[in-house]
Amino acid sequence: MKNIDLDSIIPENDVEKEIIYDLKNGINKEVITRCPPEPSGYWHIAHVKAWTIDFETAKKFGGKTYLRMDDTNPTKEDGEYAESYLEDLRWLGYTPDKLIYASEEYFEDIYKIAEQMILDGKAYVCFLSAEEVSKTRGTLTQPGIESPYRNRPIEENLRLFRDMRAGKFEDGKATLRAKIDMAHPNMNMRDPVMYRVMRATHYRLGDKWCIYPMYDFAHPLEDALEGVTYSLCSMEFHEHRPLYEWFIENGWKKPYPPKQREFSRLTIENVLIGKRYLKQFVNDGIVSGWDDPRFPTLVGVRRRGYTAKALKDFVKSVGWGNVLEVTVPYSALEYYVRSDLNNIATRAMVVLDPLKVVITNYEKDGEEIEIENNPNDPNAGSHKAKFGKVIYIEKEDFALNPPPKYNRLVEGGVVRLKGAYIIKCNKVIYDKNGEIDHLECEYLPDTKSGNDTSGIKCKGTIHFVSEDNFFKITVREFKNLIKREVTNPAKALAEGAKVEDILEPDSLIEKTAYAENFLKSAKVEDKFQFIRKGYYCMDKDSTPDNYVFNSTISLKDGFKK
RNA sequence: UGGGGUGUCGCCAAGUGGUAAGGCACAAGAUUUUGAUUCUUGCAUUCGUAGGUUCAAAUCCUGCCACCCCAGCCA
Repeated sequence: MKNIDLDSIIPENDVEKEIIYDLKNGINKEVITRCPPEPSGYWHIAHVKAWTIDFETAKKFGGKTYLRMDDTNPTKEDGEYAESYLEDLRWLGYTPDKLIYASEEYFEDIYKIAEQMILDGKAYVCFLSAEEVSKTRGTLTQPGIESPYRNRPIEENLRLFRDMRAGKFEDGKATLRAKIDMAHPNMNMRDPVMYRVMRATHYRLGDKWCIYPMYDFAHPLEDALEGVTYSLCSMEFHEHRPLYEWFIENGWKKPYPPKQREFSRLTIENVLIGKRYLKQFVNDGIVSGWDDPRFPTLVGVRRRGYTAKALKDFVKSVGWGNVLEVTVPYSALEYYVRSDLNNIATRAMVVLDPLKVVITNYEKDGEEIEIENNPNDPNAGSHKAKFGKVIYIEKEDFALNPPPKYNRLVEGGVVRLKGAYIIKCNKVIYDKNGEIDHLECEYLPDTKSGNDTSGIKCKGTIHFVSEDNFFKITVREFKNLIKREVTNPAKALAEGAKVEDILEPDSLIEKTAYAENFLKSAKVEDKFQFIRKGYYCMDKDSTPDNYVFNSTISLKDGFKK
């Protein structure tokens, strides 16, 4: 443990207060946390809260964080998922001090502890079926009934447990149960199952074991075995804490036992999380894969252009919490995404919906102009763009019948072209169908950006690309996958809503846009602000002939019509 | 109706006997060659509720109300 001045630490929640107390009073010597994903799906944004709490809490106290794959159920787990966690973690910028596969590292030790507990008369082999166990557990208001196998002699239990391991029982025929109290008001304490017989091929161990420990038994002992001092988990495990402590007390029996402490689970309005549903969306082809940019998975939001910093700042802003689940509006997350991108995204001019403009009084071949890469970052430099006789502006930046306080271009009016000149619109040219074909404008020569001597004031500045300085790109605009009004999609589905009832119909719109040539230097995952429009991120689908950009998030729009 | 938890602004959230921080959202204004950013201002006479103790209560006591979690050989 690094030297940390405990008095200089400002605790931000009750657990940090407790840690300071523990450290000062020798109840614990250091802070070791563990991050225990079960490799049974892809991580999503709400999981970042757990990562962040595990790693940041340890960091704050100069401690360590171990990554432990909690792979005790071979029927649900897969190496693909384990790999993806590792990559997500790297991306987030957290480096575990140890990487452990619980299955490989601890199964043998845990098995031995189980045998010792049998010897101590704390566990017994039970032949009740799952259904019978359920029936005899009692109810919330009534005590359970003790298993007929509960008081079998110790030696026989040991022999039977060894038989379980040796594969002498069929799946589901025998369990090892903790001998606690069938009348306990906490249901978790009514002789919980410690081991079950389960013949399934483990993704790391193959068929080495045919019995697997339950989470409630394995987790506390894994924590203890590797020296974890604070085992931080979400609030639904609060009820399991007495059991966690019971297994530590009866299975571990050594100093500095780990402490389980809980935080609130995070959910975000309008976002569908829940492995089951996400899996279904992938399998049904509703999204292109786990990394679809509309998906709340980490690989998805990463591809969308969200940053690790934004995610971490967001979850930190929500706090530790003390209820089961805290729900925050999506805008709370968006704030941090915009905030980070505003600082790091390179500005570029891209016209998403082009309208041709001819500068009738411009006779030169064109000229260079300069665009700041990031006005909020003096070190970001600038890049060159061009102004010329034919340019394209955004259709919505010209209005025949402008709403009040419209600052952009109107017939007979002026606007500033970002980084170039002020232009005046003289004439609207229509095509055969009566649609606007293009605009005829004049530029005001003494208004060039940086050298404006005209004294002309114009309220609006719009972006543009010139004809000899643009290339076509593909832009993917996203809407939220789930309809706006469905704030709790998982609940809606659980209550019987159909997927199509909650799905936003046009959540992906692909279009062609005109981008300044500067964007040709972009690389996959590079983040840009398309000036006045929003933040975009280059997608991995890009090819040299077709650059693809994902819309990360729009800029805030303060214009009120 | 057993046990465990929680109730402070629309949403998060500090506060633990001395007179309600902060963030998001929202609103108004200023600056701006991005209607962005930035800045400034506003936004709970009141802390689920009813009583009580006290000079003083969101904080202590009592009753009540509401919501959430637990009966997997899931984690």
